[in-house]
Amino acid sequence: MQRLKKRNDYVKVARGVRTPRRGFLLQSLRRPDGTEDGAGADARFGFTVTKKMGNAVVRNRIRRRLKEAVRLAGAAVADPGRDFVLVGRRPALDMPFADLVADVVGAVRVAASTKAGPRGGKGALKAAPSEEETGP
RNA sequence: CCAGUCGGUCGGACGACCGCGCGGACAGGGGGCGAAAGCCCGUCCGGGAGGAAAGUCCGGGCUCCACGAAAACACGGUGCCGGGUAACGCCCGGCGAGGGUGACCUUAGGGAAAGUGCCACAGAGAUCGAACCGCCCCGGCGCGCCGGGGUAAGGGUGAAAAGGUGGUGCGGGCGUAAGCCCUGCCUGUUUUCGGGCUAGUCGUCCGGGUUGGUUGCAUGAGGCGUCCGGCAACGGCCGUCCCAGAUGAAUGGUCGUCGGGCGGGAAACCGCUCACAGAACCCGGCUUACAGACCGACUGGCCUU
Repeated sequence: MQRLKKRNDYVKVARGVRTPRRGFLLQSLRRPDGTEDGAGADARFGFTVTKKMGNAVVRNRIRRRLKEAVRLAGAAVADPGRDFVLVGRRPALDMPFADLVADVVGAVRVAASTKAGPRGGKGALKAAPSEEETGP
């Protein structure tokens, strides 16, 4: 899993598709083709947990659970050409982990299928019904 | 046995699977790149949050920046005596003052015959020279009051109530510096702001702007143990150990068993729940937050022998 590390990347992704779920808000944006950022062919993920969520211990735990859910399930189903940012919300602290994983998988797929880029002619355009691409 | 005081320690344990970042090893031997040095992946091993990592309130060091030297003044801090320490506003031991039956606890304690101030409410009275009620004495009368003098035992108000010195005369003085003040002592600055180095890019005659990378960086006033000195804080000798180093930021995620607490139950057991809180240059303190557990010394009370 590649991480987003530049503030600039986060600002860009914040303008993308927004998919709310119980434990987080997913923001996602297709990277422009042919740029230097597109060198790595993997989807990239970033995590944001604001101070409103709690103290440092609470924020660490929310971020680490989201990160683990992405590592276990989300990264495999994500469109390689997109960047994702998960904004943590309070239920991510103690909701069942299986539910959190399911939400991550669902949100990542929805984000890839809705509002496809105007020139993004990849096969992910309408990949919602089929799910056989989850090979680890 | 109950209640309490002081000091100290710990602050969930074990296991399974899947991960993250750091350090080391990989000789002839794995995969990729490269002409090579080497780099990346991989395999194995080691270690990977706290007692407060917190607040950023003091004291220092590293680094960086600035800076001729000395003195004086200003601002700020600090203040009984002695000791400890690299140093401190910290710690220890005394004295004084206050509190507790006691073990013990608290402590803001330099200087008031330099100057200046000392509020509001209540109260008779609050730094001035003070008598409201009460009590005592004297005088008056229309016999219960009025006037004068004395008295600080009592009442009442308030956060706080002093009025004393053997007597007399004369002269002077006493409270408060958790008010200003006076006086002794201390005092370059920065430490996440930015700087150095380097690369890309934009622009100019020069100065520059912008976006990245990199650097400080982990052996220290260090931990643990025996012994010795000291009432103690602490110091000394010897032995032994190496104990996090990230930079959108690793130190984890999930599950199981046990353990603690609460509730239900006669019990087996069932349900819920597990404190405060996350390193960011590093040390020494202080302060604040904190479920619970354990150890030691001591005090008061009760019961039994």
